[in-house]
Amino acid sequence: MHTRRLVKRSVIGSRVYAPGLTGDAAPLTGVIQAVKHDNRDASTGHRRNVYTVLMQDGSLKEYTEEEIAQMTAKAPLKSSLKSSCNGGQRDGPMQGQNGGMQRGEVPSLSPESTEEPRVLEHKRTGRALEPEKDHTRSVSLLEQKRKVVSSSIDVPQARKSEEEVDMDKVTAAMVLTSLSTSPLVRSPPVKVSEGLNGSWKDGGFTPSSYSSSGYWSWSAPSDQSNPSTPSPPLSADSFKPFRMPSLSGPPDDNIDEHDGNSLLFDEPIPRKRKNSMKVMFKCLWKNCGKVLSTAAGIQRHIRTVHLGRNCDSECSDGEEDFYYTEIKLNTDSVADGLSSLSPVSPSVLSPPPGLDQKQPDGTNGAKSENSTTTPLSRSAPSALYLVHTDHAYQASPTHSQTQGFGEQRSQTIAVLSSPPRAAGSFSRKSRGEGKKCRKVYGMENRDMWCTACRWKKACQRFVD
DNA sequence: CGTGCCGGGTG
DNA sequence: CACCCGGCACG
Repeated sequence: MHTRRLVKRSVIGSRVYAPGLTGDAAPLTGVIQAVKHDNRDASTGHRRNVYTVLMQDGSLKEYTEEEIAQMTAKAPLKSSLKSSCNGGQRDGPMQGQNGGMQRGEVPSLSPESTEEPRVLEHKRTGRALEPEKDHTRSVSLLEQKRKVVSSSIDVPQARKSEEEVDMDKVTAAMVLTSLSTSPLVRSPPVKVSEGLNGSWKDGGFTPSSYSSSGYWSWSAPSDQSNPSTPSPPLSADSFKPFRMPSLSGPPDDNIDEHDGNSLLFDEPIPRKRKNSMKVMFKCLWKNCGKVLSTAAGIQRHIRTVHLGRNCDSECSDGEEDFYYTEIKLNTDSVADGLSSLSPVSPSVLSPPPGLDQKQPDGTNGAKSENSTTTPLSRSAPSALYLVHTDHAYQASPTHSQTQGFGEQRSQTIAVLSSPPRAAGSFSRKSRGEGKKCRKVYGMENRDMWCTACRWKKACQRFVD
């Protein structure tokens, strides 16, 4: 109803073309002056309208809705129309515009008689829509290429019988709707009708459809499993977490802005490594669910795709913020966490090995002597002490940040590895000064020595 | 040179 | 591992 009226009204004043059926005769143009309802077919529920067209040459003609539709559609593609619609008619030498038109469309002057050929025509082709399809497509492709938006504005309305239009509209709308509910996508009714008969794709991608095309290119990749269904959120969500790690950047992001690449390659990965938690930004736009790794990216996405603002962040009023949310993906806390921990914790947590080591051996009797103080008083202690201090120093920050390993790990490792070296280079342990088994027991009582001493190892009994 | 011990070798 | 030793550094 509503649409119908809209269409009707908008049709008036529209320019139509009376196809030059005769050869290459230039089409005669006219302007729809009025529309009158013809309820003859009311019984069948078929309401037809008759359009009064003021022809270029000043004459007034009446056309049926279908014809108008034809005429409107044909406009830009005279030739293709001629061949597809009129079959062999193209023989006639083109003549005055009038003539051309008379020949081809004259019958249309009388709706009754006109109907016939056309119907026949349609039947012949199988479906009335058939020929239209071609026209429409070519229209959208050729015409739109030339005059992008303008063509899509007045061409569509009266192209075919209202019923067809409505039907197709509904169909197209449904398709579009099912594919995406993005406001912009469905907003231009023009496009919908324009895109009738399956050519919606073409139409949708051309003129003002920046949004729709944008939308598709965006969402499709984010939802590889079913690019044509409107369930990106789900799939996207379930997908990302698993793909991210290996991906370096969601494919969708590549398609995204150019800087997206760098952003994705630089930012997310390091971040991910630092924290097992990855922050992503999800578009909340209905049926979109696009997920990007950067706030800027998602904002831009929303701005351009959903809000239809084709400008940089400068002209942003912050509205994008309402359409996306920050989500945290706990990508690999377990695996990564463990793997990063294992190398660290042992070394960090067990600087005492040096201390412990002594305990067992000193079990003999010297244990009491060295238990606590000895380690530090020993010749090696200096090194040990340093090492220990080092750890304490390094350890605190390391432990406090239970999450941020990655780089820290290596750092820590480096730190940890240096002490031993230092200790080693430091000294070959400036020889223990205290008494040793050998000294104490003498060579003759070697059996009384601590095992270490016997083995020519660092004495464990009289540890300094 | 006597000692303390590391680095290595062997069973 | 347990044991032994060559060999070096230190005092």
